[in-house]
Amino acid sequence: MPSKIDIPRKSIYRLSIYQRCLSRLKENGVETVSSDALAKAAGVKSTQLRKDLTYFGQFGTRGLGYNVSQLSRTIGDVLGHNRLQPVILVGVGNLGSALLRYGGFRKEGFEIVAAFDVSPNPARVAETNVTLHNIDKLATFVNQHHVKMAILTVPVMAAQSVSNLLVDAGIQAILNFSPTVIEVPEHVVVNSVDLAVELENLSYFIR
Amino acid sequence: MPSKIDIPRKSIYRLSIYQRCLSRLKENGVETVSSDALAKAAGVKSTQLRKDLTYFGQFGTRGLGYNVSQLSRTIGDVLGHNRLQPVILVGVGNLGSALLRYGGFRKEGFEIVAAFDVSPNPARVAETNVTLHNIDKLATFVNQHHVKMAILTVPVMAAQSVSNLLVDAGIQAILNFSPTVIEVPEHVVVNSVDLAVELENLSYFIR
DNA sequence: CTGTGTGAAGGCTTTCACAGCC
DNA sequence: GGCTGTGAAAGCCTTCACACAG
Repeated sequence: MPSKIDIPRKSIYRLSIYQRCLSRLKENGVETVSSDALAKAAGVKSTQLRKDLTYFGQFGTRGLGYNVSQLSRTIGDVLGHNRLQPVILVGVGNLGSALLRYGGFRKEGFEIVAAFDVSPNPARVAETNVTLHNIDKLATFVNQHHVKMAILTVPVMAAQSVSNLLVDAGIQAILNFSPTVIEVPEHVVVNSVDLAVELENLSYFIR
Repeated sequence: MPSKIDIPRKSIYRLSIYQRCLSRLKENGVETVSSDALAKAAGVKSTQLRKDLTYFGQFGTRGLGYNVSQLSRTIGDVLGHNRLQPVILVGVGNLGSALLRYGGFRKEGFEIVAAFDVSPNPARVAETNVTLHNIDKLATFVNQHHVKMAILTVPVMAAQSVSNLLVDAGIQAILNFSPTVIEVPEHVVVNSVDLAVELENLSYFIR
C-alpha cells in the first residue's frame, strides 16, 4: 500500500462520493455493483474508479464486480470514519448556526459536539442538541473530549487568531469557511470552502 | 488570448482569490504590488500567479510589479463581475436561509434577488430584503429579471427535479449544495459544494 | 464473455530557468 | 538590481489498452 502522501488528494475526495453512492445502493438492497455502474452514479469514468481503489488494494471480483457492503466498509476504514467522529464548530453566526441545524453530517459519521463563540448567544443554538460555550473554554473541551476536527465559521478578521487557538488546543483538521487564507503548522490540515469564489468561478463560465 | 476552454479551471479559481487580496490592498491604500507579495497573500507561488495572469495578457511593469486597482479591474472584467450579478436561491431550509442572511456575496458582486421554495415560509426570510416565492413562480421570475445564476439548497431527493426546473427556466450556472450529482445539459455549469465530503476528506488526513 | 487490475501513454498543471524590460 | 513574462521541463492525474480472473 502506498503511503498516504502518494495518493492523489482527488482520489480521496472521490472515495467519499463512492461511499455515499454505496450507502444508497445498500439502502436499496443492492448487493453487488460493477465499477461501471458505481462510476456512473458518482459521475466519473469507470477506469478512474478502479484506479482509485487500487491505491488501497483489490476489492472486486473479476467478471462480477464489487460487494456493496464490503466495499463500503473498506472505504470507511480508509477514510477513518467508521466510528462517529466528534467535531466542534467555532463562530456561531448565520452560517455557523445553520450548520449546527444541518443534519447531514451525522449520517456521514460526524457529530458536532459543541459550539464556541466570543459572545455566546443561546438563541442561536435553540432547537439543537449542541451546547454553546465561550471560546475561552475551547482548549479544555478539546482536550477532555479528544476532539480532532473543527469547523471554522468566524469573520475574516478573526480567522487567523481563532485558527491559532484551535491549533494550540490540539485540533488537527479545520474546515474553514472564512474567505481568507489561514496559516497552520505542517501537521494540521485545512480545507477551505469559499462561497464567493465558487460564485465568481461560475460567473466566468456564463457568456 | 486563449479561448476560455484552454485556461485551467484552477486558474480561474485563483483569479477570484487574487482579486480579493487586491481589494484588501486597495482598502489599505497600497498602489503597487509585486507578484511575490500578492502570491504570498493568496497562498500560492509567485510563478503560478504570473502564469495565471499571462493567460489573459500582460499587466505588470518589469522591475516594479502590478498596479493594484488596474489589475483588480482587469480581473473583474475577466471574471465578468464588475457589475452586480443577480442570483436566485432555491430551497429555503436551514442552509438556504443562512445563505440569504450571509452578507458576504454582495461585496463580491453578487446579489440574491429572490428565494423560492415548494412551501414558502415567510419566517425564513425575516430580517432579509429577499422576497420569497412559491417555486411555480420561478420560470417567470427568471425570465423577467434576466437571472442567469442560481444557488441550489434543496434536499437530495428534490435536487435533480429542481435542477431541471432551473435549466428549463434558462438558468446557466448552478451552485449546488445538495450532496448528489446533478445532470445538466452541456451549456449549463454546475459547481458543487459538498460539506460532508469535505469533512470526510479531512478525517482521512488526521492519523 | 464479463468485468477487474494495472503498466504505459497521454494530457493537464505547476515549477523551473532565464530572457527581457524598467 | 529588481521583477515580470514565458518556453521548456517536471510532476501529477487521468485515460487507454490489455492481461488476467471468474
